[in-house]
Amino acid sequence: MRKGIETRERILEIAEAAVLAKGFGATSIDELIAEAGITKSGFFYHFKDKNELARGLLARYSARNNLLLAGVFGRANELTEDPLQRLLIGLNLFAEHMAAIPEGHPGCLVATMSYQDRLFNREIRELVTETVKGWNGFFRGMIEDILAIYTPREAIDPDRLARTICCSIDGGIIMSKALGQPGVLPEQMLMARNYVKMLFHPVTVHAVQIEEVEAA
Amino acid sequence: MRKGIETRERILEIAEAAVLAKGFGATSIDELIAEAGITKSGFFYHFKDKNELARGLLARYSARNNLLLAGVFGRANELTEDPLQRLLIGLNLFAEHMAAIPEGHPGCLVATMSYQDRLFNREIRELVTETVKGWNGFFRGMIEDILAIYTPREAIDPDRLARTICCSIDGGIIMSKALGQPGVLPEQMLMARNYVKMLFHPVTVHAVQIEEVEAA
DNA sequence: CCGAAAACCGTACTGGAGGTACTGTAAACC
DNA sequence: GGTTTACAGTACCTCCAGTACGGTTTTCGG
Repeated sequence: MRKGIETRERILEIAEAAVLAKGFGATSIDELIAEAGITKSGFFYHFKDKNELARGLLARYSARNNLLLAGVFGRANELTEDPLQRLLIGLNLFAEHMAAIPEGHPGCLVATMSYQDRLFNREIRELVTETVKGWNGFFRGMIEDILAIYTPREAIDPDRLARTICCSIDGGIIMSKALGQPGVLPEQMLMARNYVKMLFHPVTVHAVQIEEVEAA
Repeated sequence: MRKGIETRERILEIAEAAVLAKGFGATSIDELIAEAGITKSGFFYHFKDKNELARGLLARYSARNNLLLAGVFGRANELTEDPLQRLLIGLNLFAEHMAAIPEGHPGCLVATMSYQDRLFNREIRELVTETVKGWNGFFRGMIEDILAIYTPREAIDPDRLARTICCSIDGGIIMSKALGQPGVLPEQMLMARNYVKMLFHPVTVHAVQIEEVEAA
């Protein structure tokens, strides 16, 4: 029945915002059901315990994130055949997407769950690890495509560079939150982009020129 | 009286580990006093409420961190007069220091508190912001010293680059935690180092050669 | 050594939260 | 129209944050 998954989705939506603002342990079920307009019975109908809620949150977040990644870099793939340009354009689009969020990025669920790993069972923790590995693998794949054609200024490990991109995002989110400046996240994503660019562009080319090439 | 601050320090030590493992909201006072071997009265003698505990944790963490920064980059300053080399050597020492922690970095208190900011009052949140600003300012100062002598490949904002270094650290900590690989943090710190190096070294120089120059 | 402050201990309470357990029931679907 | 879905209602238990307040030991300054 459709009403069921609708309520479930509403709970997850409310829970995600609460978890990102206060942490998982400090998020009470009572608070969630109050905002969702249901009773405790309703909550436990959808999630047998809090760990199941965490699993649902993570699955939802991961799916949404993968969709965003696929959208952004899929779009980049439409615009160019060059694997290097694909990554550079994708990171630009990604950064623009983050800059467009009015209140700034609400936070990375994987990051906050990594900082509260003792609250979860092994299954959830492994899910967190697999999620991050998935992101790294996504970027690593693109970097390997680049390395098949381009020779970098210095020898690089694609895994390492993929992690650098992920670090700039999660680190950027934290800095944005800590400083209260939403602009830091897109800014740092562009720094990671610039890192990639410097590694593969033998000659220094200004960003304006790059943009013209990308637009072509 | 000395015994007082000793107990207080023990509480903070235990609380820090707990907060970094489970989050602030999920850390119970009962658990802290059990491990510290005191009663609830003793706890509330030192901290009138949980917010005061947070303040103590943050102050302690910040002071310890500043000491580490001063030590590492002070040492780098002894080894060279060149501001660029100072930053590069300092980041190397910093990364080595992080790699030397057996279980890996336990976590950044500022990061976890940023992800639970609704649990704290405005004073604590401003303290978090000021702490991060302090780190950024520390790195920005060194970058400005470099810019006074060196011309980078591309125009850079020292503030932005300083944030990149901070992002690589906090992002690296998260990746290390999420992946269960302590080595990711020092690895990513060296990636940030390499970023700085590429920005200021017009000619590509291999890391081995750089190390020889630094050792001289 | 003594008085006073510091550094706790003991106990008792309130309110809220996680979670369990069951019964009941309106609505949807087949 | 019967079964399943999707909840509501009620009651209960345990654990935790926080308050209150009186009592006790330890430490240090004089």
